[in-house]
Amino acid sequence: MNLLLNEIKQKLLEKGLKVTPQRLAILQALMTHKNHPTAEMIIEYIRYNHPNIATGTVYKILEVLVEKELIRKVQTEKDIMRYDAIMDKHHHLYCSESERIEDYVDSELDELLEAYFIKKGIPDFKIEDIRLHLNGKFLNLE
Amino acid sequence: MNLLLNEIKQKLLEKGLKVTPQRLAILQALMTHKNHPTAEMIIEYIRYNHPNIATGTVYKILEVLVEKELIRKVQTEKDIMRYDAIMDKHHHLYCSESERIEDYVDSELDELLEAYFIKKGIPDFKIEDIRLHLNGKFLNLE
DNA sequence: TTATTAAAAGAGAATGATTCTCCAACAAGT
DNA sequence: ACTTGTTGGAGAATCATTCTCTTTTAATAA
Repeated sequence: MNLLLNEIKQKLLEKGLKVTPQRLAILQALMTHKNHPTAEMIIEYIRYNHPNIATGTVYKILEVLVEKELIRKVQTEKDIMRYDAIMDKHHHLYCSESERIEDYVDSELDELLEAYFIKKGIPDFKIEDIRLHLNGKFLNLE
Repeated sequence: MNLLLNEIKQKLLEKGLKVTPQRLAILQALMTHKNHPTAEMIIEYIRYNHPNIATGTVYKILEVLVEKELIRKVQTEKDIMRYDAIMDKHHHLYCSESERIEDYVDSELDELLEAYFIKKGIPDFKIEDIRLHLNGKFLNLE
């Protein structure tokens, strides 16, 4: 049993979820592929080892994982949902020419923003979380 | 003919779009209601004066308006799209307990961010636009 | 003002991601 | 191993959105 799977098991148990092969596979797929995949992409990947997993099951599991805060939905302008297993604070780089979305981690920026809003504040709004959407072009090939 | 409608006509003509009652109604609805409505909400509102407008027409017009940059899609975690007619640079406040989304304009913040990224830069990424998603709770009633 | 024509709207079917239902299988504690 | 509530499978159902095809209309020119 590899280390990642044990880690995932642990996460599931901590949230009071039963450990099942399907859940392990989906979380493992999401933690391995950091490209913010769609449900479709996850299904395709998982079917290599789990040929019989039902699409409805995948959607249901993704929903549960989002609810339990083990993964996140990624906001896009498309009606196809994408998912993210990185739960540490980070922002996203959105390609304006493709569907590519990359993580952007910058604790200096986070501190800057936090300080800014502590000083400035927003009337009648209590900030819980700040996420930047940086739209632009990637200069390297994926 | 009221001022807003003339203004909207102008916008359409500038983009090379024919001026139709349906397009006027949709843009007028979006410019009047700044709540980032769904297509469904726009249809419901418009039908008061345009009982016969087809839903397909509304979707088609919204698509054209997005393409011509007269309106924007608002990113959410739902698979129901929402639209925004405010094209000036602004950010969004997302309510963590409801579907409410409010605009947040802050040119001081924009300058701060611009300066930060000019200084810092992101490897292999050319920023075109920076949008903040501020998640939290509204302390007033809508 | 009317004629012309490409663009746009209408109606309703089609699509496709996601959700739901209902039953069988299974994980986890006894 | 046994029991039970939870979870997965299969496929139908849903519903926002898109597509197709036809009719209407806005904008231009005669």
